[in-house]
Parts: sequence; C-alpha cells; structure tokens
Amino acid sequence: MNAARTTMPGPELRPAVAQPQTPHFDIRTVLFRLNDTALEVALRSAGREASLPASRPEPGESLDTAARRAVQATVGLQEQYLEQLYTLSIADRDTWSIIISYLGVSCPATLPATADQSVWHNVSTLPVVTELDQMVIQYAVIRLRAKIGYTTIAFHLLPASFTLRELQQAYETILNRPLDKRNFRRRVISADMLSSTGMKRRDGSHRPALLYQFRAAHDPESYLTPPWPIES
Amino acid sequence: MNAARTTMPGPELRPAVAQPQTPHFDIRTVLFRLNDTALEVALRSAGREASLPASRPEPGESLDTAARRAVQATVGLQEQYLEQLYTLSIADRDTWSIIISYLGVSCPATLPATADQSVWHNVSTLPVVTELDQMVIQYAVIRLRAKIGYTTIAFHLLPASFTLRELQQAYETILNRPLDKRNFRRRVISADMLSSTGMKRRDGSHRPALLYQFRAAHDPESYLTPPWPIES
DNA sequence: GCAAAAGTGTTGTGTATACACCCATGG
DNA sequence: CCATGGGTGTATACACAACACTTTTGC
Repeated sequence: MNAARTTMPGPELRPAVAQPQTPHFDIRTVLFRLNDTALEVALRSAGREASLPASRPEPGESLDTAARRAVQATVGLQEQYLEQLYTLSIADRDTWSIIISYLGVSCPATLPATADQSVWHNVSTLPVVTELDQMVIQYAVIRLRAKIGYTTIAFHLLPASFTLRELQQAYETILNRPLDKRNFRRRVISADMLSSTGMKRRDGSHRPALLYQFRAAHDPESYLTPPWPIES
Repeated sequence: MNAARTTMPGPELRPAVAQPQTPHFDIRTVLFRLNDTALEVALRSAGREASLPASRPEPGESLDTAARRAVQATVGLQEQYLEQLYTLSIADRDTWSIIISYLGVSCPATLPATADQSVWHNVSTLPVVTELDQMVIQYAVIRLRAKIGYTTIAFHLLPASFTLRELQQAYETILNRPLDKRNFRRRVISADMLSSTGMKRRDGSHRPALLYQFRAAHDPESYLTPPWPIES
C-alpha cells in the first residue's frame, strides 16, 4: 500500500520479455449440467485439446461477471449458480499465469436448444485437456459433491418444477451412489426447501407424480454445519 | 488461450496510464494467534490506518509462498497453517487490483519473543482499517470458526504439547462460547487426533494436568462432512 | 484442611439408517 | 389384470447435550 517499489531495473534497462514481470491471468469456469443420468461439463474443443470456458476480465470488471462471460461465450446462456473455487499461479520457463477458477451450474431446460450440444462431456469420459484444467475439473467435482449436501445447489440443476424422483436422481448422479427413496424424501421435505405446486405430471402407465418447486426464500448458500449447536 | 487480442490501441496511440489494462496483484493474509483468552490478528500500522500483511507475488512465485512472505515480513516467523480464502477484484478511477486473501494461523510459542508485539490486535477491538481489509478479516473469522469444527486448525494455534484445558480454551476463544468439559474431552479423544505424552504439568496448587500432543498422521485438512455415509 | 483445577459416566433426546408394501395409472 | 413408477411408516443405532462429584496437588 505505502511500500515504494525498491527493486526497479536500472535507468537504461528495459525489463526482459522472456521473464514476464506481470502474469497472464484468466478466469476458468467448470460448468456442470445434468443430462438424464449423466453429469456433464462444458468444454470448448479447439485443436487437439479441449479447454474450459475461459475469459480475461476487462479492467474494472468483477471476477464473477467475467466468469459469466466465459460461460455465455461457450454455451450461450446465463448459468443458474456461480461460485468461486480457487486461485492458482502457474509458471514455467517463460510464462507466468494466474488462474481464477469458478464452479457453475446450469439447467438444460433453460438452455437455447439451438446451441451446440457438442460442448457437453460426461465427467467420467472427458476428452484430453491440459493438466491444469484436469485438476480444476476434479476439484470442482469434489466441491460440487460436498456442497450438494448442505446447500441448495441441486435445485439450480433442475427446471423450475420437478418431481421428487427427479431431484433424487440429480443427487444420485452427482454423488454417484444410490439413495434410499423414503429417507431422501423425508430429508428434503423436512429441510423445508420445497413447496408443492399442486400439479401432477403423468408420463407413463403409472401413478402421476406431484410436482414441486424450490422455495428460494431462505437459500442458506454457504451454510456450514459445525458440530456445535448453532445458538448458545 | 487461442484468442488473439483484438482490442489493441491504434498504431500511434500509447495506452493511457490512467486506465490500467492490467491489474496489480496483491496478496493479503489474515494471520491469527491466541493470546491467553483473546483471538488476535496481525496488522501493520502505517499512518492512520492499519493494514493486513500484504505482498505482491514475484514472477513465477507460488501464491502460497507470497502469502508466507507477507507473514514473515510482518511478524518474522513461519506461520503454522495457511489457507487461501477468496479472490476479489477492486477497481476505482485509476487503479485496478486483484486481491487474493489468505487465512493464516500461528502459535505464540514459536514466535521470536523479540519481535514487535504491537502488530497484534484483539479481533473485537480492531484499529481502523480499510473497508476491504475489514471484510476480509470478517470472512476469515467466519471461516476459522467453521473450520475449527471439522479440521485440525486448532492444533496449529497451540504449542507442541498442551493440556486438554488449553485446547478447550482455544476452542472457546475462537467460538466465543463456553463448551462442556466432559463432552469436549470425549469428543477430542474419540476423534483420535491426540496422543498423551505421559508428562504432566504442575502449575499451581492443584492437581497437575496431563500433556497431550497432536497426532499429525491423519490430518484430514479440508475434510467435509456430508450427511451421507462416507462409503457406500 | 482448604482452595483450585484435573479428571471421570450416565441418561435422555433427537437424528440417520435400514427396510417392504400399497396406490394410481395406462395399456 | 398387470406392469410401472409414486408414495408411505417403523424399529434400531448412534451422536450430542445436560449434568455433579471425586482426585490430586500447593500452601
């Protein structure tokens, strides 16, 4: 803040280009969607390697906004949920990059159906990406799995109204594990985040399912559950 | 990655200095210590406003290393635990900064006793700092409180060996709430993170306390506890 | 022997899990 | 009437919270 730069190059020296004094930086977003029972990530395919949607913030632009731009440029939509993940600095012989990574979540129902579908890749069968992108994606999956347990991220993967089975399938897909139907329903209902729309959906030769919607009101977002009671 | 810069200034135009095209990068660390029953933060006092220990990453330097430098320059020690918090972009008329914030934790016993003690400030009676530093500190406190519940951060605030009472006091200070002695002891012992040193400390006219040490082996660090069983 | 902190168990209550059957509909 | 998925309740285990007395030492 008040520290004068004491390590300036001598008067006639110009900074060496091969040793950059200022890093390249960019924002990369891991954008997820659910497609049937697959968890998919959006990747731009350019050349032989695919890459995460990336953007460089404009001067003064907020990081969140820049992350949103990256998403829009790749899949042409407003994502439903966005969260900063981690910032890391990567250097080799002659490049120096600072990467700010984001996790995003979107719902296929809100996507323009005309958009290119080839950007979406099942997380378990990803194309070749850089080692860095690979790390970021893995971290995003871990974070998504953890956060689905104590936040409402899952709702942003689903359309405005949905059946309890659809919600459960979303959880099962992300956790990659089956969940007990009765316990799951008890949990989400007693969590008081759903309201019934009263409507039903009939889609086959069986009993129609009630449609629910997410009660946005008290979205706890980054709520953490410490092992002590919340109030004294 | 493969995007050519398309918005360059015209041939004879030099970039305006007042509208920076590239941000300053600045790392700020919220470093905590426990002093008796107070939770303290390290701040540099320069002029009328105090400020968080900050540093600018050197070319190619990792962000963690730069954060450590900031700590060392302020309190002259290696902190015990360091964790990235959040990255944010701040712009006004003619500056553009990207701030990468860190949370650090240290133990007074490992501090050089000769070092300036005036950098330490009780978190509940902080001097005037910038609004940004204020935000970062508040966020760090929230994160520290949450993480103490499911990680081993607390051990890094204590010397190598300590009594159960000291450990409990550390928790109570950070959570700002009394905890039940028997429940606390049961919890930390069954968590299997302590080993008894067999030694006792006598420090008054009362029964001496057993000294414990932290079993570093399985430090779960960023372990999150989802409400589902860990293995299928 | 007394002051001061160390140490120790039990009980109730709530929450998570495991588990099996009836219901409504379409064909 | 049958196939298909929608919907419901209970018994058990575990984890957390509340709570009070005995032990060891210094003076």
